[in-house]
Amino acid sequence: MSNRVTPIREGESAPPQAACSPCTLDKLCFPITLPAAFRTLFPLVREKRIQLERGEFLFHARDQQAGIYAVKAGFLKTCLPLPDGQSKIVGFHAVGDVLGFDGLGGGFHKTDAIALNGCELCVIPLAKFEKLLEHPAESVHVRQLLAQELARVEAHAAAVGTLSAKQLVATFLLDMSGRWEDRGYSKYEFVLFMSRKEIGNFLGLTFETVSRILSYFQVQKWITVQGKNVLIRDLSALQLQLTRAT
Amino acid sequence: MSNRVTPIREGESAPPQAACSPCTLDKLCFPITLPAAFRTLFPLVREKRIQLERGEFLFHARDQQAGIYAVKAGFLKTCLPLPDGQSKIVGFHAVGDVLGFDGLGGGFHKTDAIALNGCELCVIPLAKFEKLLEHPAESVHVRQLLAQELARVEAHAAAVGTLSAKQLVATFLLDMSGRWEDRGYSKYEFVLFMSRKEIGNFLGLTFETVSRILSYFQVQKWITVQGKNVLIRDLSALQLQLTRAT
DNA sequence: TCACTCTTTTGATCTGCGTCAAAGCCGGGT
DNA sequence: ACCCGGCTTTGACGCAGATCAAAAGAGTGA
Repeated sequence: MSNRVTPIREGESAPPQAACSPCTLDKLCFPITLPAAFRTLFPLVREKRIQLERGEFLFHARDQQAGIYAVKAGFLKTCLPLPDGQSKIVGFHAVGDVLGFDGLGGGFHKTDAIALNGCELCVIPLAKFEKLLEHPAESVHVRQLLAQELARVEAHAAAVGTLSAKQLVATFLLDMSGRWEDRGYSKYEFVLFMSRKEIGNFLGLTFETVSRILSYFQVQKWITVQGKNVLIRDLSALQLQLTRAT
Repeated sequence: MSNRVTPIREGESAPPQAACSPCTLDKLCFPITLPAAFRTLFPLVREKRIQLERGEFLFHARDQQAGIYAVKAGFLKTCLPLPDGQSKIVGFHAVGDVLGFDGLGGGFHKTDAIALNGCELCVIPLAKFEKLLEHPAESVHVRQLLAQELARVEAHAAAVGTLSAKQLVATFLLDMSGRWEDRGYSKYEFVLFMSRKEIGNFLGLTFETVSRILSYFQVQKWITVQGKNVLIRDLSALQLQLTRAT
């Protein structure tokens, strides 16, 4: 599934007059308080759309960075290749997330980005991105996104190195819940687009352990799981897991 | 040791005519190819020095961010507070490293920064830092530093969630070795400024395990350890550990 | 619709590392 | 110089989670 070559099919270029403003992701992609004068640049920015099917690569590790990508629909994972040939999932990305920053230090990507289902992405070609950054508000915004991503990964590294398996899975569910809530969906009911194996890879656990713990949470009546569908029945019980010991 | 309050003693302000150029850290702190026109700003930037003793805080988590710091001498750790009251080391920082970026997303620090021995740091107050960023070359450089830090933390998260204890300790030693080599010191002989407990905290292991594995490496004649002094006797044996299974 | 494959669940067993314990070491303060 | 508290080493033991195994879903293509 994940060693397929990338036949990127580009969607039709967005007509220049179609600004990002009508897009519901506007506030996620760019600072809200952008001066009106600068908005004229917007139509030039979102140049192309990319569509990906499940398993296709948005970019490969060691690829020359071609641009910055905003997820318009779908769900992706980014994977860091390891010295032993394995590969480790370092992040999942949903609607409104921005991908490709891992190329900014050095010009080439350090991770693979792979679609977990049908995806549509806005592309900001690197040259346009750099032009954007000439505006201080954009520059600050991008620095903030980078710093927030850094904080997210630090928190994840801390969790993986400290928490028990049950705590990790609880953290994972709460994180997913929060992400969907941020996007205006229910924080109690959502779909896991990744497999148990991918959850395990991300958390540093085996897929058997992930499966067992999801079953355990279900027996405790804290959640209901049916395949990739999750219903959270007792959010605070999950949160309590993080404070208490195993 | 680590709950002392910070009595920051500021060194004398650098005289304005003293630019950063004579400083050997110049190339680490700022891009080498900075236009001459911009160099006039330099004397304004490095405004103060801070000196810290072992155990003192450079900044606390949740502190308002006051500036960006460059390590001129000494060794620090950054620690992320965890929900259960514990705290997790997310990085070690040596001469030439830049600290404080964790405040850029949101304006307040997410980590504690604590000196592991006597430290001297250059301070770039936040206002000056933002002035610096108006220059595109600086802005690009800071983005690169952020992206590189992001890559470092992602690699660490991947390692902590994947590797065995022996592989983690080997990785840690190789990482330290590489850092000292980058700074012009021997990659074979160096001092660990942190305790076994701190190494364990950083790697997600107990200090007993760290101690046992260092002893094991010594029995294999791959290293010699005497307290905090390390001599690497077989670098490639350590590197081999990372490829092979445990 | 049926085969085929991949994913998921659940059980049984094994083991690396954590936990508990005790003794030696080192550094810093008086 | 001495004492004291924290750091380090090493041993014995137990457990959380990995590994091995097998069978039951779930998704896909012909």
